[in-house]
Amino acid sequence: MSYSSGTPDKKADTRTVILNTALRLFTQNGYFNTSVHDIKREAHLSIGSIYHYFKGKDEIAKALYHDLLEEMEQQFNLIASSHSSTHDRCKAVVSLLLSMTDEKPEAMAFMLHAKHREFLPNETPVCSSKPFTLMKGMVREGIEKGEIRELDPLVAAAVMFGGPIRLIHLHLDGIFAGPLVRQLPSIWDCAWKSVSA
Amino acid sequence: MSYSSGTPDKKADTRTVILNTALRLFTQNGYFNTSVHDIKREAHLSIGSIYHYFKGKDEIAKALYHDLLEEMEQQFNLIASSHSSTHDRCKAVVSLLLSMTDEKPEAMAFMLHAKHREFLPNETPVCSSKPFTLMKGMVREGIEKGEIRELDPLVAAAVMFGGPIRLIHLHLDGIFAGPLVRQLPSIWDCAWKSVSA
DNA sequence: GTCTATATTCGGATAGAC
DNA sequence: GTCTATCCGAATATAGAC
Repeated sequence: MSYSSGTPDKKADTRTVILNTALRLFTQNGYFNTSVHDIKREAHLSIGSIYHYFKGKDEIAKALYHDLLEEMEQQFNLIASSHSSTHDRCKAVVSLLLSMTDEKPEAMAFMLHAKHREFLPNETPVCSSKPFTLMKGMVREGIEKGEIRELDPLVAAAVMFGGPIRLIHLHLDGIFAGPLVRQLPSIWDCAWKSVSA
Repeated sequence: MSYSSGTPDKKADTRTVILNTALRLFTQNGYFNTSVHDIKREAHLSIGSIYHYFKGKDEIAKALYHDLLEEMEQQFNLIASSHSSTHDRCKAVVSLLLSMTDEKPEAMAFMLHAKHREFLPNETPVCSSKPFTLMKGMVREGIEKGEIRELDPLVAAAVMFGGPIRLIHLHLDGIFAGPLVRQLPSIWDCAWKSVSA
């Protein structure tokens, strides 16, 4: 858990506690069904303390959103630099998405459920965010290199990552059980078959 | 437009006006950013009139949800009865999803964005609803018949419909332009390749 | 069945002591 | 930097005339 921006978390500092609590409540009950009073209660803090760290409820959501996206972007860059073929890169991305869902389901739910437009109207939606742009870029490059069939890059990205993302949604909604990483072989097989040249 | 439950819509009755207006505002600004006063204003009605037809804001959302799901279920049943092979059925479903998005984007957005859990906590989520169950059933049958590879039915359904659904999301978020039906050939080709035996 | 006016609750945000 | 008490606006919902 690394929400602390400047200070090293010797122990869990207040800011981090607030963010973790908010993340849990936001994904559990939704942003609008979560009041600052709820966060206060669950985090064992006072209202004043929360407003000392954040200007308002939306600032908490914004901070969460940015922190999580940035963390994801770093992982994506790592993947891009440690694999050469489009096949390997995209497979690593799918693997990352599945394992992140297993390890930090709330974080994934928060980013994916894409309700952001509803309560963060001024933020760029997930689909236009850095990680997603990187995914699209990988696919485009794969088309140029001939690894992937000639398709609209967006369409190709949608079909390749759409399956895994759909499974993640099903898992987060409680429909599909079990650790998702176990499904990597079969689902990646399907995903790659759908677009490979 | 067929939201009227009992009465034939000689002209647009008040109930229908309310539902149409609410649907537009809910998808445009979100459920929680839409007040009953907003609906009142946009529908050129009075608060009292709205509360005469619905017990509260959540009842409006619930009515919308049920009406839209039922409409979709009927279409799905029609498809199931007019096609025999799994291939044709599933392709027809994808085609339907794409054309529905083109024709009634707000309706699709309302159902898909799956924020329902946030404001309709007691309703079954889309993924467990009738239409989705039917989709899953089609896939399972396809596996038994040998048209589709041996896979977990849920996984197979996720990869086959995940691509199209992802593209729909991208379209509704303004990332992917143009009529979606035009993409049917290419996206269905991909989808079927991913799971066909 | 449609309207206006009003009641009531709730939640975001602030003030200011410690 | 943490707390309590409080304010204020907004939004749901109701009452009751027409």
